[in-house]
Amino acid sequence: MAARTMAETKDPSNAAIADLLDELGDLYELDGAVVHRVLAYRNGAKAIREAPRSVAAMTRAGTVTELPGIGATLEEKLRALLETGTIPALEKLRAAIPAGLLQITRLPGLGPKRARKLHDALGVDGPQALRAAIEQRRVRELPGFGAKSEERLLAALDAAGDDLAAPDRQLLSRALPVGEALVEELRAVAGAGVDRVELAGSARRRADTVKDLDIIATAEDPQALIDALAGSDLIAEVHRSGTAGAHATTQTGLAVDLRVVAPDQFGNLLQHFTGSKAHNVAIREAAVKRGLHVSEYGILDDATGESERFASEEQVYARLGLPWIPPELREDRGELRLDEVPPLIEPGDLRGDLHMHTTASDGRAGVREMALAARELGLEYVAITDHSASHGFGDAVPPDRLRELIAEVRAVDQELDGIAVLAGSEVNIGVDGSLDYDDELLAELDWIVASVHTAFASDPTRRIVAACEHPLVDVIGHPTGRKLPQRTGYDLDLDAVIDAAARTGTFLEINGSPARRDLHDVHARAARDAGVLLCIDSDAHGPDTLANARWGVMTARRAWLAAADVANARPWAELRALRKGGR
DNA sequence: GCCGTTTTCGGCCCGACTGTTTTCAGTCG
Repeated sequence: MAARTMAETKDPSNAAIADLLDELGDLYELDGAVVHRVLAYRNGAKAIREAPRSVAAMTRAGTVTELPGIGATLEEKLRALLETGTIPALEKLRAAIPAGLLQITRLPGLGPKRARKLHDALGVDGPQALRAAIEQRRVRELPGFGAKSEERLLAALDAAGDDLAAPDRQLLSRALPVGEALVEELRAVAGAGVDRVELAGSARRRADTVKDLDIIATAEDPQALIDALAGSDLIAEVHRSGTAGAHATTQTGLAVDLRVVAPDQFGNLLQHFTGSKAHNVAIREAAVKRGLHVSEYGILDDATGESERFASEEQVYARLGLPWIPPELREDRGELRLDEVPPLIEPGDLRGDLHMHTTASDGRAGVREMALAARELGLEYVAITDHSASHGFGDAVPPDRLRELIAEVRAVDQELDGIAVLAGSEVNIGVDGSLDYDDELLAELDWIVASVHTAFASDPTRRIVAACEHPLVDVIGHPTGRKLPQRTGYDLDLDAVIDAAARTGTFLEINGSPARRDLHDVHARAARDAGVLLCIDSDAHGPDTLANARWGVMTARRAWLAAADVANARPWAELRALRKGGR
């Protein structure tokens, strides 16, 4: 790091590189490449997107082929990208294949092969050209297409609007309560002999965002369950239903897939529909080597020719020689090599919350109210950490005001039993890496969160590293600055941030605000592996959002963190002694 | 294009649905 400054060398982020490889895979697919080659690009993209450390740096160091799915060919393409700023094969394919072709593959029933056929035979290069070809009745003349294809494609084009955008994903915080409420309603169906109802899919894995809700159930009377779904106030529309399940849409616009299965294969179905796809593919590939074939219906053993069904997930994993794997870990990130599952943090492990706001800045409640609400949640300590400066959200807290606030916090702390109230601040990291208050005032605080809130483009890495090196900074707040689903975060060298945090004894935050969950899972895991302690905070702006810490716990579990990896899973007396300099 | 507790070559997860076909390729999850 010292040899080069961030301003000179702007490496593409892992996410940006992964996007390019995904695009390359899409274009190769449209170009007619064999499916395994396409998959190789997508696997490579996944490995890079989930790599905790800079893939650009790994490429320069010659270690990038250590990532699973990155071989000599992809390494060469990464080298080209770093040296020339682009990948020759990508440029060539972009020139040969119209961008609109990729768009129309988002229409249901139209994949890469058929899209390519439309292009080659009719010159279709996008949605408008497709519509024109259908209206001229030219599509039905192609082999493999017919009148029905035209009809469906036209309906899909009408429904899709202008841009044929990828389907929206909802924040977990929006999807999960609806999914859990639906599950509760279905479990309560009287007289239907409902045995089990479980939420599966990405919601069960507690992913950042969710595309649809998968619900798996067993019932003696499936129709009663399906009727209950159709009759729920949470459901806006049922599209399809039969004895095996139903497809519906919630009032909040989320697709629901209910599957009703026999009790003896509930475990197989639940495992299958919990995913992730990558986890399932990896399980099946490993199983094949042992002569086993896994599907959602059972596990077929080559040796006996028998297919076994399992009522529980535990049995499914046991048959494969694996411990039951918590859903949050099912992302094909090494969980299949576990002999036993590591302990994961639980929501009840959090003893304190070290990032929250009051009316002193942009919060909606006072110090006392926040402390009481936190005590109600069972917390032992909180830090009041109002924003230091005004930058569009609420009042600034100038030094004199901060002194008043500290006095108020001390008074509330004295007054209240059962919870310790600490004086803190969420201090802005300036463009030059400096903090908003002088050290003398900072030293009066019990807890200091340092965050970037402004000038995201101005070398955030250097500023955050400088904040880590400040002797009074305890934790870096929402380190990457991402906001789901739209903002990807600052252009940050996370290797440098994690190294600085590890070197200086600075904690890194997992911000529990559901649109942040920042650090996110892959990076939180890398930070832990580097010896950094994480803080899970609510960043609450009112009593009602103190519970947001739960989303942070979900991220921590997806990061394989135990309670021991989380600073505020400790009593305050223990944590305060762990801070740098032992203030 | 990747990869090796059978392999440096020949494999690479599984099943349902659809519309088009008279046995299946493509698409989807």
